[in-house]
Amino acid sequence: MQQLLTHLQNYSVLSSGTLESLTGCFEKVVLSKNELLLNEGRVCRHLYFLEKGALRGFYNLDGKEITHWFGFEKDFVTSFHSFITGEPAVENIQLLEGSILWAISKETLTGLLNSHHEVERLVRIAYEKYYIRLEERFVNAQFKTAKELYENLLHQTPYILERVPLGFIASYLGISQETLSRIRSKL
Amino acid sequence: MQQLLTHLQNYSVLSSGTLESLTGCFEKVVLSKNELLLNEGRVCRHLYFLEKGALRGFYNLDGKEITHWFGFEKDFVTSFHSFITGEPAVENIQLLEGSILWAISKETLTGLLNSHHEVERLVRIAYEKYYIRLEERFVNAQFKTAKELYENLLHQTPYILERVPLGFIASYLGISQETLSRIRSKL
DNA sequence: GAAGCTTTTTGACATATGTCAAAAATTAAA
DNA sequence: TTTAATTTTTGACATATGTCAAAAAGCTTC
Repeated sequence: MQQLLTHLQNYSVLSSGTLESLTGCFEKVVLSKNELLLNEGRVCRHLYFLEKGALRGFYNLDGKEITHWFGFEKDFVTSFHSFITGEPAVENIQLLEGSILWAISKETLTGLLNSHHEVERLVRIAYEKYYIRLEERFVNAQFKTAKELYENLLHQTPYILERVPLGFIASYLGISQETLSRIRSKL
Repeated sequence: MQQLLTHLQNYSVLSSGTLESLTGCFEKVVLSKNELLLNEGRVCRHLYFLEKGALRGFYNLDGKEITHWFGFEKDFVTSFHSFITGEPAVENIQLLEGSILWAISKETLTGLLNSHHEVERLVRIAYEKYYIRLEERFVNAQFKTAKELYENLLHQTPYILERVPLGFIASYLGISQETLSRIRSKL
């Protein structure tokens, strides 16, 4: 919990009153490896802060699982599309390791956003950061070769390679597992 | 201007006081076809609302121009990365048609965000929508074939095909112009 | 440590898409 | 209109990456 409160203050300044309000709004969630935090078809009604552990978001395409994002320590995770629109999720969220999360429901968050301008600001700034991060990933994914994508991963987020099976990483990069394996063997 | 104010109220409810404050904060900008709204290397200090016209964001990669987004009526446009971080832009923004825009500077916007919770909310909600839109485009771009991408464009945003040269659309879809041309001839 | 899973690597081959260059077609200018 | 410039299409060919199947390597667990 303390880790979450500390992390939030990286986004913007929070008064002690706001911090106090926040404290009561999150619930601890502990899950073990391979469990699903979210099933496709269900509406995702919570936003999670990942204190410890790792997870992945994936969906099914022509019978294949496509992993399109990972979450690690200090990430906010949810099925954003479902959480924001209230529509059923098209993706699943699965634990890659035993993890500790802090959950806040959409209703609780909405209440905080209404009552605390500071929370509204924090969330706005968080979205800014998540937006430009996604934009960068998008541009890379679309215009770089498989080898370049792997090298970027190796330099920018090497911990992914250490904590996630290769098959998941391949689809995260948008390439086949065999291609990824071959790229690795030639470096 | 009226169009902008009306559009803003699609995101969230605004009091008449807030609307009044907003009115004085935007400046009208009129540009003609092919002009640059932003040059790469410059810091983008404004957010623009596109009232009428069309434009594209592009950057240079190995001597080639990569168009990675388009803006049309009622879009908010800027180099988000540069605008948010204050770093020099890696992209250019060019007018595809003569256009009318409304500009707000980052300082002015920051002032509004601080003084009006309603504006903070509006921007937070705008980011939510832009975020999930980008996420959807990302997933499509990475896991669909060139033909599927073109068909999506044809169904979801046919106006792009009518208003933008094919070469720009090809790089927007992440495929070569020749491939796009061939796909078109076979439908 | 042997047996049984799961994950990763290799091999052979298919194919979608890219590249380069030239020809058509379209649009703008004179 | 005629000419020039730009945009789009076609053709021939190269190549990166995908697919399917099997072998190898790495982990569990009994």
